[in-house]
Amino acid sequence: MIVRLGYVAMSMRVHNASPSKTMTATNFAKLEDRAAAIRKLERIAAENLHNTLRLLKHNKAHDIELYRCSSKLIPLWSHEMLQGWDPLSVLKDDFAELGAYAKENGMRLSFHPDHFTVLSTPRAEVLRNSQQDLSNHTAMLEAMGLDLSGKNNIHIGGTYGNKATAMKRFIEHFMELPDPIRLRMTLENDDKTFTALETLEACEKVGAPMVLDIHHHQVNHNGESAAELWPRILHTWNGQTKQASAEALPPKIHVSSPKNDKDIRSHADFIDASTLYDFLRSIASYTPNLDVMIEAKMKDEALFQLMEDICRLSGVARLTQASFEL
DNA sequence: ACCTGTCAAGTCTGG
DNA sequence: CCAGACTTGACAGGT
Repeated sequence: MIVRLGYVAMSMRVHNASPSKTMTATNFAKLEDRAAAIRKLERIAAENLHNTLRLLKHNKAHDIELYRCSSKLIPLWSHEMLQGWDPLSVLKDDFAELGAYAKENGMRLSFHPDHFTVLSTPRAEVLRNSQQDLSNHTAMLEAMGLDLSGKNNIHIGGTYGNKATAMKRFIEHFMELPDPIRLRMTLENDDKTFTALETLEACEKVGAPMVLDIHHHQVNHNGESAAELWPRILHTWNGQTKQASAEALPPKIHVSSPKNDKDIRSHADFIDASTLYDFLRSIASYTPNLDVMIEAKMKDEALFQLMEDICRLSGVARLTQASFEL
């Protein structure tokens, strides 16, 4: 099995390279000249994109081919105050440059719209905002020129006291999404509400690949092991591959480690390599490729540390600075 | 230069 | 029914 490691949004090594600079809504509202305020938002967005490109170059230098873009690239986009604003018309060259660089270097990019995007919601307005947010994220992937392997990952959402009806709503809302949005979706198990098994069942119903988060699974399951679910999870990626693109899309998992014994849901600075290694070994024989997204506070620093730890612990064949074979 | 409270957005819990 | 917690990086305003 070939394993590639990646990280989320920002680097601990590349300084002053935030891809998530922003402006608060109150601050935007305070500015008298609306046109100038919008130009300022566009400048911030362009800076975020420029920093994302710097990060991709850093990634290339370290053989990192997996990266999740910040969901805050364009500040206040879809805020009601900014109705009618079309930031992509101004930023399309910047997005195209990013996408071209990623493609040239075999990089896999994704987004993870944050927890305000909830398709299981019973509230019409929340649903509308969620659809808008997914539409915006899809537009950014398209502006980068990425094929359908460029994904938006979300959770199932809240349960509202009744998991069954919440799931039913989720599935209805999901299937109503326009194809260009729906075909870019992946679904991830949650640490509090929908378990890996429940998320997997949703994925099978709607035909979306499942991103397994092994930390979330650890703190939210009903006795089933991640390893026993894996064959079915793997299958959700095979189905999608047939549907979406001729090129095989490796399955992706998320890893993080509990901060401490008292606070097991929070993310630690680094990754516990042996827990991950045990899981990888259990699925390696029938999983040719795997992408592992590291969700640790120390970001890329945790990636480098994990690579060291895994090599020392197991003697896997190190392929590059951010990939190995076992 | 550094510290603290606040921030567009949602949902859950506890009072 | 409402306030506060949850969680995150970064702004904004203070010292």
